[in-house]
Amino acid sequence: MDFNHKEVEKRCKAFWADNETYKVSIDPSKPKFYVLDMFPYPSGAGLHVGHPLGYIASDIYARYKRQTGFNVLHPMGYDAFGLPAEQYAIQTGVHPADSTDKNIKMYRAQLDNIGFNYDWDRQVKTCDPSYYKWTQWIFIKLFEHYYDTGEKKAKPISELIKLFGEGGSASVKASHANETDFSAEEWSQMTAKAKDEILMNYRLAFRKVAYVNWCEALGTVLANDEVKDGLSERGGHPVEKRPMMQWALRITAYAERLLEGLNKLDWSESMKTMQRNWIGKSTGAQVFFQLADSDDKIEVFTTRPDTIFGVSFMVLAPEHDLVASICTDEQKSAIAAYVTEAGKKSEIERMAEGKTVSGCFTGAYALHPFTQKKIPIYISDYVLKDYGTGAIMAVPADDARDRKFAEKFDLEIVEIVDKSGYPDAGIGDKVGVMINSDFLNGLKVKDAIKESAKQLYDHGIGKRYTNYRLRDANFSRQRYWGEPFPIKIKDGVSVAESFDNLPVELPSLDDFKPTAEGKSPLAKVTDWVNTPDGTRETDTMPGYAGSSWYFFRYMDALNNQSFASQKALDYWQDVDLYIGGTEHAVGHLMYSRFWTKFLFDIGEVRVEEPFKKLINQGMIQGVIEYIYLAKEKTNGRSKFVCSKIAQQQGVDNFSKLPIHVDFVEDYGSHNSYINRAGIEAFIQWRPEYKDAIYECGLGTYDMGSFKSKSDATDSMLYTESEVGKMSKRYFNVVNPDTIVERYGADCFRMYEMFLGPIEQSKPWDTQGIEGVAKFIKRLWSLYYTDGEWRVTNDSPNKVELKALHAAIKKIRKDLEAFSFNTCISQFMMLVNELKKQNTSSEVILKDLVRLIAPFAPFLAEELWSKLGHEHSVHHSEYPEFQESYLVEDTITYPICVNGKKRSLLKVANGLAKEEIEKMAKELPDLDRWLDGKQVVKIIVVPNKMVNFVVK
RNA sequence: ACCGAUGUGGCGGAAUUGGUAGACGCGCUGGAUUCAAAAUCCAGUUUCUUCGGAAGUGGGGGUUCGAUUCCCCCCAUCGGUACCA
Repeated sequence: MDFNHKEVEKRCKAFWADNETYKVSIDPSKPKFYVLDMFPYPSGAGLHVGHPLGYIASDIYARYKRQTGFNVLHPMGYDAFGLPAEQYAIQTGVHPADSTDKNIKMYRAQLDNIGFNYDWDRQVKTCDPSYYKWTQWIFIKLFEHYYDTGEKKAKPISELIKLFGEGGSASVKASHANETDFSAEEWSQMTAKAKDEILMNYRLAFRKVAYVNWCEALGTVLANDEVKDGLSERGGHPVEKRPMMQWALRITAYAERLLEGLNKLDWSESMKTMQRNWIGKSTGAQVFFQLADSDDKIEVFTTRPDTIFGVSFMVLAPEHDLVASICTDEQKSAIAAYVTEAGKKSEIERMAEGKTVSGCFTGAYALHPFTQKKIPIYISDYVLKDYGTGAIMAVPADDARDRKFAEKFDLEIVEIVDKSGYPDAGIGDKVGVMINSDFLNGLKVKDAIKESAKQLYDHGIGKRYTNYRLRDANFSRQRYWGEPFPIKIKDGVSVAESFDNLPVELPSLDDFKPTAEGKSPLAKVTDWVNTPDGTRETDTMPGYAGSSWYFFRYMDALNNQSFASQKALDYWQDVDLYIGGTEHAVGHLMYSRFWTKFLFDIGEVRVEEPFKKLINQGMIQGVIEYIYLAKEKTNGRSKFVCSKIAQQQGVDNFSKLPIHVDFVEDYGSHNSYINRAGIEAFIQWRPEYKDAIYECGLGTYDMGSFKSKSDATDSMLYTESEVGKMSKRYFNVVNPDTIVERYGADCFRMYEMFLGPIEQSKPWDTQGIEGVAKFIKRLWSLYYTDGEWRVTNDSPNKVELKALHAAIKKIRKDLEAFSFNTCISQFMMLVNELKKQNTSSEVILKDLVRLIAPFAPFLAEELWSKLGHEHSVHHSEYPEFQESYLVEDTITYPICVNGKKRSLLKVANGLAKEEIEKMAKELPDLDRWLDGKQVVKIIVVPNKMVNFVVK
């Protein structure tokens, strides 16, 4: 009997379903282990072979952990709200719920095909009201809490109100925006609306003005990646920044804890560094600059208060609140023009244009806090509104960007640091001695930073301050397909829905276009918006709302009394292993950590960090094949040429057209080409090019016939190969279903792992799978030969035992290190050795089945049952290795001369260093390397090598 | 521009603490088997070579008896940059 993967897969799937093999429940008798995959968004394109890479790795690990005695939670679900479904709805009228459901069904079928061990009873969907009920519930909790900076935790707003009533704003230490001081009495006399506005500055979920990408022509707000060079990607219409009142989450309150929490996590250092840099803690000083002709002050944050005497101008972000009011009449039109231009640029563009400086003078002046000198105030897009205070004191002498700006606008540059003692130091380096700086003169930079901060405080000009780059999270989207906010606005006051009224369900809709004013389509559902106790918020929550806490829901996914029971939270605690891509480095992973800390503060979860260990899987890329199309037509006809011809004639004269990889011979290689059949397939696919000319070195294909230049019979039109994204737009998508159909799920799984380290990106090559397919056949042939079961109860020999136990040792070790590719190599070596030994011993073959079960679950299950077992192999024990089988009798040392291998020496294991040295000296093949040389030293590294150092 | 990662044969990759560079595969070449093909099996496969060797892990420099591994500089590619998910 040959291995028939289709039959075996069918049989195993039924067996697993009947026996609920992967169902998991709380079991205090076993240690828990929670393996989580990143939440997939079910896109209409379905899965390609790159998506399951991380899922296969986590599946293997989860199975391995189960076999080593853990109670393993391994769930899956869908991050089902999102822009693509809404965009599709606008285009086609298909309700996002319907298209999402359809996509989920397709995903599920594809996932099932690969044989994952998910407990599907725990599936969650973020767009399901029974799920988003709890997303809304958490939002209300955020809304009803503030962050106490004294106790360093979230506390109920009711306590804040009490404190305000007793001692006014001064009695409160809390994260907040907009400093407003008031007494207890003033508080008691405020209107409800005024109180609400004050409280908004403290709530962890709050409303504030934020900027959106507004596209007038499309009448809609655009996502950042829908905007290219200040124009909409669709249609190329102008886009501008527009202020809008929106919800935000005060993640900045947690900045310090998010930073500290990283130290305890088993994440890669690079991932932690990215999060640290994103949080961007810097210590320095807050300084106030009085305006020359007004009572207003400009607040700046600087890490270099020591350079205060070098300040010769100030720069505000174009969006800064003061720009409009301070700007003089003469400058109004210039400023307005500059603000408009800056509004068209994205932050990346602003920063990427580091080399070209732009800006505009406001006409206003500030007073230097120490010298009272008038200093001009500019605006420039290199200052960002949301970073720091949106304003800087410019020190052209010791800041590269400020210097460029000063040079361009011919502003004064006051040298304030003498770096002559540090010839290697550049601009901005914190070394040197202060000059031209009044009371700081003669101090070293480090001391000057301290002294200046002290003086600023003593003079009431500023104070020590810690700034974070992290910004509060914008939590509003002007979209339909997202969680509705459980908020009503009555008389200008935001009121949370009572918990009994949750979920606030999305009303049905059939026109998904936004309103003319840029509001969410929900604004059109007037009978939903207008209620007796206020108007509903019509924005919806962003994609990351549902994904910021889903890992807790899996612990008790069907609970309708709470988001998860106390019992489940006590038992499962947190995620032990999370596998996902680095693209989530600072988004999802930061928000999830923030929500978890908040839920911890209010006593809802047991842990402060959600993900103990994190592994980042790389991407599987595709091969993109291009053909060259001449930009100029030949006699009115399109002309394609061979890549070699294009290079000769200059590639600028051609445009590159991605072509379906199936048409290309030897695709992915330097010599990929399309032959006549390929050209004809291409024409069938793109009929608009049926009249085109296809020229290559061998001849020309023209209107159905090939005119050869020599005696060639077929066209060989070279294409250009590139490694890149696997995507519909490049016509290079490989569907896992196709591979599973042909080779089987076990083969597909093992090949994905065999491709390379899980953390690295690598290109997909379908051809390479043959090696794994052969391996599986060879493995199967150890159990069946010509349809005959050949496992016997013969005793294994020494070589077999050594091969097996070496493999067990290596595979266990590599699994713990998430080095799946080397596990597969080890399996291959083991099977090669067992084939050579013609092994039939059950002792060996039984362990091999259990060893490979996590990798090839179908094949293993089948063989396990054939070996006479009733219960699933996936609940069997993982094999242990015995060191005694692995002891080597002899060791072969490489003998090197000056680090180059010149000979080999086989000696008994455990031989003393001196003996090895002595034997090495006597090796005849070393003579030619040692003759006439002086041996300076002989280095013997036990079990490794011997090196002769000669002169 | 900034932050992070990666770079080793024709290709994917291996080398656990600084110790035999190229394990395990793909592909290719030759052979066996076959009417033939597929499949299978065996052998070879970094490059150059005067066949003695020499060079070689993106490029340049350094530390070391010894560097893919550690340090400095540079280049290229990929991910992220706050409304794609």
